Amino acid sequence: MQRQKGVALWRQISDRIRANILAGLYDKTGMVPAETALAEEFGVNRHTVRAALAALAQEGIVRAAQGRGTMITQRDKFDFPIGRRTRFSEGIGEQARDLKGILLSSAREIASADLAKRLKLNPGEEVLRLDGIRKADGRAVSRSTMWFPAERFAGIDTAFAETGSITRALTRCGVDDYVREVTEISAVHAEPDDVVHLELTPGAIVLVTRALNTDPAARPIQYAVTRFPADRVQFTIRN
Amino acid sequence: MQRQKGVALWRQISDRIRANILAGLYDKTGMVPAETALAEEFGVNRHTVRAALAALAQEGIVRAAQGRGTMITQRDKFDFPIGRRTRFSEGIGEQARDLKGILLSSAREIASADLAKRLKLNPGEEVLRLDGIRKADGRAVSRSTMWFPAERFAGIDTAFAETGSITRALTRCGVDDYVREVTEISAVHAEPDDVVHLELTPGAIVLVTRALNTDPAARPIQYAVTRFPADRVQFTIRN
DNA sequence: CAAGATTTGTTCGTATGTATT
DNA sequence: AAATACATACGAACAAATCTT
Repeated sequence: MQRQKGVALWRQISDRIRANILAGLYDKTGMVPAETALAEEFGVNRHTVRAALAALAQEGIVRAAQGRGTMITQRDKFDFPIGRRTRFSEGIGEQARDLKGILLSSAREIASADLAKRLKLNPGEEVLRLDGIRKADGRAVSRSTMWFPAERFAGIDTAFAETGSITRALTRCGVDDYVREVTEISAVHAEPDDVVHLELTPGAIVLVTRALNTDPAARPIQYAVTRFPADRVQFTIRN
Repeated sequence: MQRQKGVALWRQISDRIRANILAGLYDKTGMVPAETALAEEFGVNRHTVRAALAALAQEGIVRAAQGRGTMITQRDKFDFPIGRRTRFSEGIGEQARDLKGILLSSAREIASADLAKRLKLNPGEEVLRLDGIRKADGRAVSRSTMWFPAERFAGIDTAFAETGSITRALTRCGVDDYVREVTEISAVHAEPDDVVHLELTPGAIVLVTRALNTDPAARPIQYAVTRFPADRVQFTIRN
C-alpha cells in the first residue's frame, strides 16, 4: 500500500475495499476476505484493516460477525409515505412482495403521565402495550412499541398477532377508520436491541418516529414509537 | 477498572465517562480529561480509553480535536415543523433568539436531467445554485444546497446574502407566497463537509431533507437538499 | 458430539506524526 | 521553540464465536 500523504492509510484501504464491493469483486461469497488476508493483501497491520472495515460498517456497507466473517449488506431503500392517511401496509405495499407484522410481546400497564396526556386518558387508566417488528421480503424494516387505551381496545394484541396488521386489528375492535394526527421524526444511533431486531451493525443509524393516531371523532386511539433502519428506509411527506 | 465478564472494558469505561459527564463532573472546563489521564485513572491502556471516547463521539456526546482535547457537547434539540407552509425562520423562530442564514457560495449552472425534471425545466435550461448554512444562537443547525430557475430568479443570491432569509429573498423576486409540495427525509452519517460546516464529529448522524417548493400557481420555484445535525434537530409533521 | 481450525473482538505495548497551546 | 494532546500505525497475545473435520 502506498502511503499517500495527508490521507490516513485506513481511509485509503476503506476506499479501495468499498470500490471492490461496488465492482462486485466479492459477489460470489457475499463476504469480504478475512482481516488477516486483507492485511496481507494491502501490506498493512490487521488493526489498520479493522479501522477500514469499521468505517464501512458505519456506512452500512458491511456487517462483521465474530467467528463468521464480514458480510456485504447492500440493499435498496423502502420509501415510507407519511400523511394524514398513513398506514404501514399500504405505504410499503407495492415496494415489497412479502409483508408481515410480528407481535413480540404485549402487556397491560398503567399509562405514564406523558402517555396519558397524549392519549387523553385520566391518570391511572390502563393501556395495552404491544411490541412488534415488521418485515418486508424477509428484511426487518421497523420495530414498534404501541400503546392503546386498554378498556376500549381489549383483545387488540391477539387481533394484531393473528392479522399482522394494525389496520385490520383496529377494524376488529370496531375502528373502521383512523387518521395520523402528528408525527415526530428524529435519528439516533442503533441501540443493542435495534442491532438484534433490525439486524444492524452497532453504530448504524435508526430513524425514530413518534406518532399519534386518532379516530374520526378525533379521539386518540394509538400512540406509537417506531424505529426504522436508516439504510433501508426513507420518508416522504406530501403536502 | 474491574473486569466485568462479558462486557468489553472500553464499553464499561464509556459508560462511566458518560455518567460522569451527565453528573456534571467536568462542567468546569467543559472538557474530558486527557486520554493519558483517563487511562491512568481507570488503569487501562490509552487505546482502551480511545475506544471508549470514540463511542461517545459517535453518540454526539463529546467531540475530539487534535492538539486541543476532547470537548463535551450537549445541547437541546430544535423542533422543525414540516408542512405545506414550511418556512425555516418561522419554524425555528421561537426556539432561538439569534437566527441567521449565511450564503457560502453561489453559481449559475445547467440543470441536470434529474433536477430539470423536478423543477419542470426544459433540458439545457440554467439554474442558480446557492450553498448556505443557517445558525441558531450561534450553533449551526442546517446546511443547504438550493436550486432556483436562473431566468426567473436572477439576483436571488445577493438577495439571500443580504436578508439571510429565503422567504425575504423570494419576496424581492416577486414571489409573495409559496408552498412546500413534497419533502423526503433520510438519515446518513456525516460527510467531511458536514463535520466542518455543522461542527460535528465524524460518524455523527445527519438528517437529510429533499424538498420542492412551488408558487401559488404550482410552478416549481426551488429544490433544496438540506442537511441537519440529528443531535440538534428533529422534525414534526402535523396533519 | 468433540476437537481443532478459522475469524472477528479486545487489550496491552510501543513508536511516530501532526495540530494546538 | 517546547510541551501537550490527539491521530495513526505496527506488533503480539488471547478471548469468543463460528465453522469444519
